[in-house]
Amino acid sequence: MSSVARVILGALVLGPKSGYEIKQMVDRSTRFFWAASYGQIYPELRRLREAGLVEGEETASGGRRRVVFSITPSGREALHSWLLDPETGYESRDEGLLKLFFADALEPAEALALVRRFRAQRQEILDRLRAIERIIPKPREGFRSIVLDFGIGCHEWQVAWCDETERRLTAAHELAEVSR
Amino acid sequence: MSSVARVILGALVLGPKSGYEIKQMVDRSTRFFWAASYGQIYPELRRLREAGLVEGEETASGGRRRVVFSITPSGREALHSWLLDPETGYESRDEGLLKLFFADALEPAEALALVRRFRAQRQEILDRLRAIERIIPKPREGFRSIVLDFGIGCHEWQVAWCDETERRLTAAHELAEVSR
DNA sequence: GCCGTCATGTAAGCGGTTACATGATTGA
DNA sequence: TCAATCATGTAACCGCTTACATGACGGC
Repeated sequence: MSSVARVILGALVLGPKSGYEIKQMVDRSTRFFWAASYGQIYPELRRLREAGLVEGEETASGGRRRVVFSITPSGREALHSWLLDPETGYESRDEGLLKLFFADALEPAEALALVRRFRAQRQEILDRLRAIERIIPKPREGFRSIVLDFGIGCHEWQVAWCDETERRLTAAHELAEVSR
Repeated sequence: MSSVARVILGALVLGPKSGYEIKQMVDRSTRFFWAASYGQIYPELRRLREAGLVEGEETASGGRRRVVFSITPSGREALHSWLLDPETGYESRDEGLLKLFFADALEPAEALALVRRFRAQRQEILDRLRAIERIIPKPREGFRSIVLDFGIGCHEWQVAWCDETERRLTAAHELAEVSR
């Protein structure tokens, strides 16, 4: 099962959706740890339909055609067996960390600016996650809220780490200034 | 400048290396936030050489040929301008989080197992990062140690979050058992 | 009338992985 | 002598992004 298929089946288990709606949901939620584009979603939806994992119902409202997909029992089964499969990938491509890793090649002031930009990036994501949290009705339950909680907490930790690192770097920098 | 080029130039600024050695260094360090394969490194090394960003010296020791690359002044410049460029990407593809996100489709006991596997995965990375930390001589300085510190701290936070989440889930589960 | 959103798709191209091919050297 | 490691590369393939194409509907 392809990676898009997982996202699609996962989205459909929460209720029937069109390809467009799936993309919207992904952009509002899983995008933070798993993105998907139209170029993946539509062809995969077709393949999943042919494989019998989803069903599509043409619901043209007026002249506008629209296909709403539902997950089938075998689709649920496929999702379930993926969820239980212990083999789980984890790869990150974090350009901010890569820059930080090579920051010894910079002047202290430039490196400090790098840390600040890194912080700003995490803060921005944190803000967006908090905005999502605000629109979720209480009481918050279920794993979607749990994952949101993870995202918020993890990014809070990262912002705090940046602050601490910045503090240490400025202290070291000032020390060097004085001894000059 | 391609993403592999950044890794290569960053590796070479720490000292001349062969393609093989670059790959080794990547696998031991940046792999955690930026991987690179031979299929990327060798062709890119050639392009960088043609562009004048690196220099290659044939140092055949015995019958074994070996090309050691060094970064040139224009290579340093390119690396520097990339480091200062505020445009910095950040994307993660975390299958563990994706599974957790859809875990409402599982039985409570299955979901709990999922959280435990998620924890184990983070713990494994944490162990590997700590192993790296142990072999780094003290005093630890420079941004490579700072980034390692980030990785360790971030994964510690994640493991702790898993423990807390597991605790909450078992508590809720037991409550449901009792009320049955 | 036009802009924004809803809605469905396709094609080109890129970045990256995987598998394979080759061969020398070292040490058990 | 045989396995592991050193060392350099290539070719096929795959997943994904980007850009593009099309067109209906609703509101200003």
